[in-house]
Amino acid sequence: MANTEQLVAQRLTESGIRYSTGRRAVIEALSAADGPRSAAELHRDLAEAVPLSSLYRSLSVLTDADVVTMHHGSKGVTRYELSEWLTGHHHHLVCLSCGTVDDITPPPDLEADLESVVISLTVSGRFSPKGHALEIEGFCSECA
Amino acid sequence: MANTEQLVAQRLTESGIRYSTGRRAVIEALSAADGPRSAAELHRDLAEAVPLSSLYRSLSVLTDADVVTMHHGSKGVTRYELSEWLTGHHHHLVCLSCGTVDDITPPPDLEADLESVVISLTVSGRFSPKGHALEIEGFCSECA
DNA sequence: AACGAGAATAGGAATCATTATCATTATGCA
DNA sequence: TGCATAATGATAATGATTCCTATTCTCGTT
Repeated sequence: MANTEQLVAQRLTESGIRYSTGRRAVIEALSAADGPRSAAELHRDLAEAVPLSSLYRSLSVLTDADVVTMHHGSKGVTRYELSEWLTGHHHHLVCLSCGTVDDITPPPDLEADLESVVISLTVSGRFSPKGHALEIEGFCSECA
Repeated sequence: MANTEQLVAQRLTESGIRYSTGRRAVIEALSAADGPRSAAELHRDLAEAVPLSSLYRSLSVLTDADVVTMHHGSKGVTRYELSEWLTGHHHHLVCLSCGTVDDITPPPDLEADLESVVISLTVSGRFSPKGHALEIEGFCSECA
């Protein structure tokens, strides 16, 4: 997706944030991933290009700019992925064994079902929903 | 729920694990809570009764025995609550502002809808689902 | 093209939650 | 009662993440 690059560049420019090479490397690594990645995993890929402290700072900046979204996974590690306005709305398959998280995008009819459940659950009015996340926990093909 | 006590005692005995006073204190604190609590929060309540290191070990033992379930929340803190076979299956309303997590139990028809969505999403067979968690993100009545 | 102000980086130190260690104490059973 | 084992608690260690500070880079201005 060369398109992602442009959208990110535009968003950062609007926010007065520079799209430096380090940050570009982070965005590229996240674009290449098929699910949320931890800082450690990203650092493994980017090792020389981006030192760990800079990686964390870049993720923080990108998260503030809403280009990247953080998720909280097992063993206290935080995982990051491109925000849904870049990737499209999706849910997660979480492996109970190895902790890997993969994205899954439901077909429109299932997504509609989910949304109607969310709405039904919050009609009472005490809580105003802004979004939802379905996490399906189980075992990935590797850990079967 | 004096009943919880007995169920927990039974489960631990079956597993050959002692239901010590420290562990009992942890279970009581979790029973009294109306949502998932972090180790730090629990320690605030139990301060003198259970030192932090013992608290963590108790939570670990109880989690292994499947009496307690851990959830991963914001800022790398883990929250613990009684497992669903003690509390009933439920989902979470997560406030984007204050971070509070409330339990919500869907009526049977909505829960059935959820389950059928999960099954439809995983029929391809690459991933074997063991459970699911729906998190509805939004703003609680306090933070409106 | 050089300048200067603010932004960004690198690397290490510091912090926070959590886990491991180990000597001591308590428990249940023969 | 006495022993084998489980549990405890104080402390040290770990690991992820954040903070700090000096240096480097970028961009707009001249």
